[in-house]
Amino acid sequence: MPFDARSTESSAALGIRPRCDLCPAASHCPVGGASRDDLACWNASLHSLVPLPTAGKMLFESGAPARSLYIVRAGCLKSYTVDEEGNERVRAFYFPGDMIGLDALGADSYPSTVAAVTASQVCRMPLTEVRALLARAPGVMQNLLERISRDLSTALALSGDYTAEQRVAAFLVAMSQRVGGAPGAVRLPMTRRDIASYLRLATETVCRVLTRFEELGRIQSESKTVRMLDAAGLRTLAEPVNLMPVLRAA
Amino acid sequence: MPFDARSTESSAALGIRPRCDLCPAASHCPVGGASRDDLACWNASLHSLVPLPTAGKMLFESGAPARSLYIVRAGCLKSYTVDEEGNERVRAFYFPGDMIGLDALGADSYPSTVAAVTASQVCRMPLTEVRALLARAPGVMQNLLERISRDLSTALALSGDYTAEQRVAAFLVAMSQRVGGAPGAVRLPMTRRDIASYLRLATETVCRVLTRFEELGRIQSESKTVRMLDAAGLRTLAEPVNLMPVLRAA
DNA sequence: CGGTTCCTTGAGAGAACTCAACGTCGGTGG
DNA sequence: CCACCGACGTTGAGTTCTCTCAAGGAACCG
Repeated sequence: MPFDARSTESSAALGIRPRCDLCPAASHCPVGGASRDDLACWNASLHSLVPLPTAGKMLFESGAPARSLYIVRAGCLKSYTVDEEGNERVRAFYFPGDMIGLDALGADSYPSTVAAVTASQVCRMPLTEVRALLARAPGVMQNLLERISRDLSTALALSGDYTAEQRVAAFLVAMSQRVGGAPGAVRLPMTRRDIASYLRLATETVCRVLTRFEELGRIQSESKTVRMLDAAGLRTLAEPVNLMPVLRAA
Repeated sequence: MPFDARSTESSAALGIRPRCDLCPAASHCPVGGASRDDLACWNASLHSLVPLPTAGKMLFESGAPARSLYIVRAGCLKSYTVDEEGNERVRAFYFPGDMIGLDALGADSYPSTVAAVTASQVCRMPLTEVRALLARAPGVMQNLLERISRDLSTALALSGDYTAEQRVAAFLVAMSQRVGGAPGAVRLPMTRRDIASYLRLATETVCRVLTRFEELGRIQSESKTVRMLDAAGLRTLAEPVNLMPVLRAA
């Protein structure tokens, strides 16, 4: 049963316009880097705050009419498609500041399903307003284009024929840049299965590689948290993959 | 060097403003679907016609400052990156009507090198004018976004872990939709090596798959031309890949 | 007609997958 | 509070697909 964002808007914290100047994700958010005028535009266009209180909750389903663009405010989400055999294919992970639905800008329905990996909050902006905003605020458009370009680069990076070790190393490096927790430690909120699906590997292969990394003293794995003991070595391994180009603070 | 009647036009027309209403690629070109006003905008912005008279000729190199967007008028081009070992990785093929440089819209330098696969002609439009045009003509912007979205989908499609047969079948199907020559026949202007690089396979694997397809009566291969004897079967094989979504006439 | 480059086929090797079993974790209800 | 259940994580054994290495033939061009 598709989860309708609007249906929850009436409850509790919602209905309240999100205030960008109070957002916990401001440092990553496109709004953060916007000029004063652009910021005003964004703020006026942000329609509502959508809560996804539990893991697995869907934001929208593949094929649904594309009506909104979302920005992650807190939590972690994934987009995926499901083939006829029921296999999930994870296409992307989203973290605070990331935009969801960019690939629907040129289409009229979402090409993939998006669901929460952990409890999350996202800001919603109707596509009609996005389009209007693009015409008014060139800075916003530039930001959007940069984000799409980056998504494209990431997709191309993953399409390369790299070894399992290179892929996993690249993933760890990218995640540590993206959600850096304690120095040298990464928290991976998603399951091994999701990671494997994203990297186009078998779950077992991801496990084995992590084990091997640990045996070699490159990492120290403890369920969902990974300490990177040899960050330089991992970076060297990951280098050719070039997954998720360095994100700049807009 | 195979080239058509247009070659005369090219040598004569160098430096002449291209006339979109006379373009051989009009049916695929974004300009073709544009409104009368948008068309006027495009026409005014198109800066020059660039001829790439021989295969291998470079349009621009990876890392060069991104200054222009190009539209293919005739021929076939490829974009690729070169890793530190000197291996080429083909990222895309371009045919008449395709836009080159969309992934540079959000960057300041081209992320890949683009070179002619066969003798080609491309229309050039300075990025400064593109950006100005985007603000003026919403229809053009929508068209651009659609194209970027499609590129993204294609990249994501290729990143899946499909078998060699699925990849090759998907490629044949996509190419037949894209450059449909005689009914049921596809002309593949690029080398096997380029195809393999694009599909992330070894050259030999592409050859073997084509041979197997021929043994099974699915195709009839004759150097660069492939007759598709069992288009339905190929489509079924290719289906999960979903390479290059159906292109719509704008 | 000699020299590349491209295409094709064969044989062997290796990386990742599948199948299978077992340990672990977190939630739920008795 | 603890026992149970299901999902997740880890490890092992065998298989398979694709790659690498090698060589011969075909096409193209100077």
